[in-house]
Amino acid sequence: MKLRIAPSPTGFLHIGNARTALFNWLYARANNGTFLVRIDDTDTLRSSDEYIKDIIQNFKWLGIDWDEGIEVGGPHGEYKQSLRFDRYREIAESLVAKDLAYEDEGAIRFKVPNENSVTFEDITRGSMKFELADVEDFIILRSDKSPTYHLASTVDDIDYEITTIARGEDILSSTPKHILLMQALNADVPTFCHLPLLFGPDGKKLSKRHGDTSVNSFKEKGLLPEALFNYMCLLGWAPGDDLEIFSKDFAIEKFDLNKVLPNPAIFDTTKLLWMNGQYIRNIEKDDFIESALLTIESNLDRELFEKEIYRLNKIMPSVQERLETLNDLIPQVKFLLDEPFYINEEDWNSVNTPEGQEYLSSIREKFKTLNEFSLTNIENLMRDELKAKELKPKVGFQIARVSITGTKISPPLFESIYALGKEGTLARLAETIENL
RNA sequence: GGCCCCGUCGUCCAGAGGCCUAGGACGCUGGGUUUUCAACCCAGAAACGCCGGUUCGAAUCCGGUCGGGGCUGCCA
Repeated sequence: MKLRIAPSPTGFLHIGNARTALFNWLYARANNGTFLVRIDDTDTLRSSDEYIKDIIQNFKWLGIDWDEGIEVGGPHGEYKQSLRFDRYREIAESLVAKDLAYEDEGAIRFKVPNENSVTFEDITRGSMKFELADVEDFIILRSDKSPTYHLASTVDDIDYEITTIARGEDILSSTPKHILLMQALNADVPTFCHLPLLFGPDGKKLSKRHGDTSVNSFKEKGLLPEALFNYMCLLGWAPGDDLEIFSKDFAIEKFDLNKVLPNPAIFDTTKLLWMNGQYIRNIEKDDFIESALLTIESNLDRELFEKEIYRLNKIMPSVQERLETLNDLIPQVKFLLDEPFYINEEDWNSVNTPEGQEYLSSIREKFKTLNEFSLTNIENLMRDELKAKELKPKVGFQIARVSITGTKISPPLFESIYALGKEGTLARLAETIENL
């Protein structure tokens, strides 16, 4: 069994293509088959090396690898259609010679018989039948001698011995043309599978009009490749038992093209975001810290200082529990960075009370003489002082939170103070008290 | 217009004639926990597009209808 994905490098890899690649990959891996990636760049004007690079890079990022094709090589050259124009031209001319195609204003059209019909079994759609009277003679070689998609794709699928073609439903109506070509070339017709399309929230084919749907954009939003992989699996397929979060190996073990739904799925990022949060929480603590620090550095566009890393390390376990994407990090940990510090005025006004101010002053004094600035000591000190002043937790803790983190929304208070350290905490308290 | 595909909660999926007073997840609403925000726990609202037929029995099979979508390029 041999499957393929044949992206056209006319744009960055988008989520629809990634999902088609994923299903092909899963099916190949599930059946010990071969997975091939080739580049369908017959549209030389719109194709670019930048896009080829992007496609390769993002397949890898998602954990999709291939056994044959672009970059990894194989018995058929470089797996780029732009390098095989001679081959396609030769085929087109041979078809003309056999009277199966003819010239038309410089281009070559395939001669479609007016009678009969083409039938085939589609894995997701069952028996398909197209009347040939509805199929026009289609161009296989343009007047500039470059091949059209129909020719190049079909010739490649034959030459590379593809056994199962799983592609988007948008090409379903072109399939009779491809089968006709294969028969004209005396090739075996592979098994077809037309996967449901991915729609945008408006119920139309996912495209640029739905905003940036490139895999890149999700990477930049701080999504984990594992989460995106998992989420894409669920668009048109489920492994059973209502299981939704699962590993790559589990997906491979359970995957079957026969079980893919025929109806289109709307790509809605809400659940993807939730799933990403689940994955973030499941990362090993140390691995999380490592990627968190990298993300912060890239968002800050600078390297972190030793002291910052020291502080961040302390807060990370708490932060890991409250992230949806890696990009949500900065607002949570900003108060620990050597960056300009501001107190949100609105937040401050909503927590500022005379009792609260007194509380701030007294914990400041107590902190000054606290020898071991440990988490438990901090908590005990702050709770004791609350009791001594007979204040509700909210009154004392919220004003302390705003004073120290700058906002009402932050990681847990004691952890935040502990992470900031004694000096930092005293400085923040001093600053707010003096500005009262 | 023509050809084709599709139709279960707002969304993703379960359901392959009786297990369905239709299940899970996200989201939403209410509650619990709580110093904030999350996380977590509990509860709730929420769907078989419609009409016929087959059958003792249909979300499941058939027909029609309506609705949505795709293709209809010397793009793929």
